[in-house]
Amino acid sequence: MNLPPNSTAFFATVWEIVRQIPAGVVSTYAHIASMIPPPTGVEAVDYDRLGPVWVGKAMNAVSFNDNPTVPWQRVINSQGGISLPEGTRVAAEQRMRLEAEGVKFDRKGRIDLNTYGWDGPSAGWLAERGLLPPRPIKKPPADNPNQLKLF
DNA sequence: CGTTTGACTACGC
DNA sequence: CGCGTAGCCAAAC
Repeated sequence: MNLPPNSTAFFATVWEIVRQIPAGVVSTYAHIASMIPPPTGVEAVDYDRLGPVWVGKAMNAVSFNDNPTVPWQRVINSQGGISLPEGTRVAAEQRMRLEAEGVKFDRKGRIDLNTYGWDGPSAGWLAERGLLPPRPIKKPPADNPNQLKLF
């Protein structure tokens, strides 16, 4: 895939964010990407598509390094599933690591983001680094019958 | 040196 | 709700 301009810096930012994810919760490629401003020269509309792919690239670079300081297993796709090819050794390891942290998978191998989704670092942590508030990882609550209807 | 191949997501059926 | 596809292009083969 296309690599971001200055991919070294981009990857370093991704890793720094991923290191903030606590055990027992998960984030997604798009969620991480939404916290990083589009690199200079990249249109926002293009970044929406490319950012998540670049985050995946950053995760790929981690596993080869076997870097224990980056909890790569806590980054999954927007559907709540593991994006590594099914049946591969590394995909099984990701699921095993997450289950060891208490994350539950449903029958289809998906994680409920409304239960295990990470909300992101504090606003202060992000602001100190010039990063953006994440787009919410959790789906908006379904229409609540008890909710007060204004109309 | 041409082809294939991706740690993705939004969108249309 | 599930499945297929476009967009994108550096690397691996």
